[in-house]
This record gives sequence, C-alpha cells and structure tokens, in this order.
Amino acid sequence: MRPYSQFLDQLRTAGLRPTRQRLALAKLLFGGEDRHVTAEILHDEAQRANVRVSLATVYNTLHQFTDVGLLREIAADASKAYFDTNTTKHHHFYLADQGMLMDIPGDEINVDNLPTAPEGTKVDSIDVVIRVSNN
Amino acid sequence: MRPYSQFLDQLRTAGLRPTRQRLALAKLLFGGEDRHVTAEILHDEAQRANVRVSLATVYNTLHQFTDVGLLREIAADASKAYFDTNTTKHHHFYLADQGMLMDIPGDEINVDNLPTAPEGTKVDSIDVVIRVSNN
DNA sequence: GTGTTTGCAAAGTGTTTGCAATTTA
DNA sequence: TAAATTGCAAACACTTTGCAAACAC
Repeated sequence: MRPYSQFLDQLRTAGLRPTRQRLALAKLLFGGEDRHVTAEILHDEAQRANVRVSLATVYNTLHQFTDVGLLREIAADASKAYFDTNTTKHHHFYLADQGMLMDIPGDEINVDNLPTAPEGTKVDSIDVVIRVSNN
Repeated sequence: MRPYSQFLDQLRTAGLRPTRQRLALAKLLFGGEDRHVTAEILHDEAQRANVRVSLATVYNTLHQFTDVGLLREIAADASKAYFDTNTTKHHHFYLADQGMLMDIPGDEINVDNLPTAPEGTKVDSIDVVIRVSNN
C-alpha cells in the first residue's frame, strides 16, 4: 500500500494541490479518529511529528480544508476557532474549563420546529453547543 | 418619576455600585428593547450619547453584568463576543454577512433528548445558533 | 516556465491587565 | 478614609497579510 495515497486522493478530489504541508496536516487530521483542533494544537502536533510548517500555513490550510468541506468550524468560544474533522450532523459539549470540545452523536439531540431563515438568507449551519464546567 | 431609578435599583440589587458609567451603560442596554451588543458597539453608542467611558470599562462592565445575570454572552462567532440583554431561554440566527444576531423566540425551537453532561460537569448553558448568509 | 503555495515578520483585531488617579459609600 | 472603580496605555492572544523564495505541475 502506497503511503499517503488516501490523502493525495482526498486533496486532489477537493481541488487542492497536494503539497508536503497539506499532506502532512491531512494525515494528522484525518489519519485516525475524528477530532477537534485549534490552529495552535495542530501546529504543535506537526512540530512534534517533525513536520516543518509555519503557523500561517496551518491557518491557511484549516480554512482551505473548511472551504472544500473537509472540516467544519465550530463557534464554541468567542476567543478561539475550533475545527472538527467530523463534518456530519452532530452537536457538541464545550468543556469551558478545559477549552475542549466533545461530540454529541447526531441522533442524541432532537432539534425541531425550526423557524424559516430571515428573508433573503439561507441556512449555512445549525450549531448546538452545550457549555459545561467542572463542579 | 426619578430618572435612572430603575437602573439604580437594578444595579444595587445585583450588588454592583451604581457608578456613573454603569448607570449610563445600563440605560443604553436596558432602557428599551432587548438587544445584542459587542463592546465596540456599546462604546460607540456611549460616545454618541456623550457618556465618557473607556473601552476597558465597557468590557469590564459587560462581564460584570454577565456575571450577575443581567446579560448573557453568545458565542456566535469565533472572533467577537456578543452580549444579549434577553437572558431568558431562546436561540439565535447569526447573520454572518452582517455580523448580527437575531432572536428566535424560545418556543420556536424544540431541543430535546439531551444527553447528560460529562462526568463531573454541570450544564451552564445551551446555545443553538443558526448561521445564515445572504443568497 | 508559470502559477501556486509557503514562511516570515509585520500588522491587525479584539480583549485583558497594571497601576495611578478618581469616585463611591 | 477605605475600598471599589475608572482610564490609560501597554501587553496579550489569536489571526491575517504582503511579499520574496520555494515548489508543483
């Protein structure tokens, strides 16, 4: 099995050039279980994996991946951007004390009786965030 | 009717000294309809109303009001903090293009089948944000 | 080769902080 | 007068940007 081939395909399909940096970040993001990252977390992880990539490129890459639908951005906290590798419909616990997100499976919350979007707008996403703190 | 008396009472009840700045901000926030503000919006508004108050004090005041339950903070966008004068249970449309929040009445969305909070934590709030953009 | 992507450092935005001066009770 | 609050400016955290060098095709 050729290493990286799944990530190569993933990037090509998305219309992004499979550069060394994008491949390495894709591997970190999509190589295992679903996860929630901030730019800083991913950058640190890349360093530790001996992947030289600048923080600016990590930011660019996270946004590019989000634009092509490989990631989903979660507004859990007004001070930091979180990205989720699970782009399917589901919601989150936000552990305020740890600054950490946890998935809630999509079928564990019912959201219904949704109002229609305001005149002239379309719905981009529906986020349910349950903020919890230590007790 | 003594001007400001309702705001004096409101602040005293909340255990906050009714300073000139807090009174003026309370009047702007709670003197009319429910509203959503950022620190910058409120600061600008205070200037226009000829209330001299520093941006730092606006930030402090917004957080103090939030701590005592007069305001509620909404994480609608990872880049800016929004505060809502309506602290009752309800949800929001976030108009991404305008950076603006709109209330959705509490009874217009059902959220049920909620999972229990993770071990050792308690639920602080449940936010439903429907992100919409112009079409 | 040509256009894209990267890294760097600088700049930008929103927010918090330290501390002296001011205000409130 | 003692304690709380304010304003200022500096510091901070996170993010974006401009541009020359490096890379992908």
